[in-house]
Amino acid sequence: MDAIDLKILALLQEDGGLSNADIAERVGLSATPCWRRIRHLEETGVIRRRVALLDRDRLNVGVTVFVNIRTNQHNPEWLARFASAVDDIPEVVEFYRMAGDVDYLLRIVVPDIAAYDGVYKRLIAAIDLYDVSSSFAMEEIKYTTALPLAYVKDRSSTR
Amino acid sequence: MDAIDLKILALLQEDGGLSNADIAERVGLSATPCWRRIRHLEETGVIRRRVALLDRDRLNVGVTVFVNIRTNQHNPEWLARFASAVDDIPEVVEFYRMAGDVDYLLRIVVPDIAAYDGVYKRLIAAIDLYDVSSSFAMEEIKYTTALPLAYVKDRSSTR
DNA sequence: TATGAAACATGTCCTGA
DNA sequence: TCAGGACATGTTTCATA
Repeated sequence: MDAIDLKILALLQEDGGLSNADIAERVGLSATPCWRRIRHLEETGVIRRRVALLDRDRLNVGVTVFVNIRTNQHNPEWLARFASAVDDIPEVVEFYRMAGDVDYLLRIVVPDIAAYDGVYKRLIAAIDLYDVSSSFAMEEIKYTTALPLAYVKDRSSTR
Repeated sequence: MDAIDLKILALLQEDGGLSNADIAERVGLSATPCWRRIRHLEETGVIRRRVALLDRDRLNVGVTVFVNIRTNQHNPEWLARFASAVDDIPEVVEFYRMAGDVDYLLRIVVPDIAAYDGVYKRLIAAIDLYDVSSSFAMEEIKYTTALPLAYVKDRSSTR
């Protein structure tokens, strides 16, 4: 992964709609080698996938809720059931196992508080939770899917 | 926005690399009307953008940290400066103003705890914060950019 | 819905370090 | 041997009727 690959990644994580020709021009390559690099980045999994990002408000899910969960069940079977229940709830868009006093953190998107209550009930119906506390976001000030590229290790040799 | 639009959105937010021809076939349209619908969804902002999602581990930012921030400054100028400082820190990928006892919530991605300390220092150097508490994620169990489509209001008439 | 021009993707082959 | 470049072919995009 050299400087040109990084440039390609920077472009594509900002605008996945760029054509190969566009990218080639911007990174100073002709179409073929650029296309080969992109394909290589996809095949080796550096580029995980390409997606369209939709507008939360237009889809009527403008409200974000963070849910802190504590549990007294700390066995793998319970977690597997929990993970699978959460996976089936499309309103849950992020789900982390945490260090510290909170065990799990969920990010949920819904139209309003009433709808959040519906998700909450689905959640506690599916799985036994010890303590659940919800915080509402008033404003989304920044949201990006673009990762920082400053920490990438150079792998020019292992290509 | 009718059922076919929803189907198009569902496909594109899962796989933004699908060609128009692919989508047309899957939603049961011929190429031209399908293409017009996609363009309309882009022009009206329902599709905000297309991006490539990269692999956190491959880019050496496998560690996620949530940062809860409390402040004693509640004026718009301070928030504007805070927002702009955060915008300049690429490690901060999400940033919300919260209701409740925490004022702001950040999600940060870094390679390790040492790197997080660097980001933390940049943050407090840029802006005056009252109370900062960090929680580390041990495991990302679910992360999706796909929004739930179940709450979309039908706008067939207003097309 | 159909047609068609232009742009694009993507394979093969060739060149030079 | 490896990365870039030229070219050829099938596909896709997108305007028009």
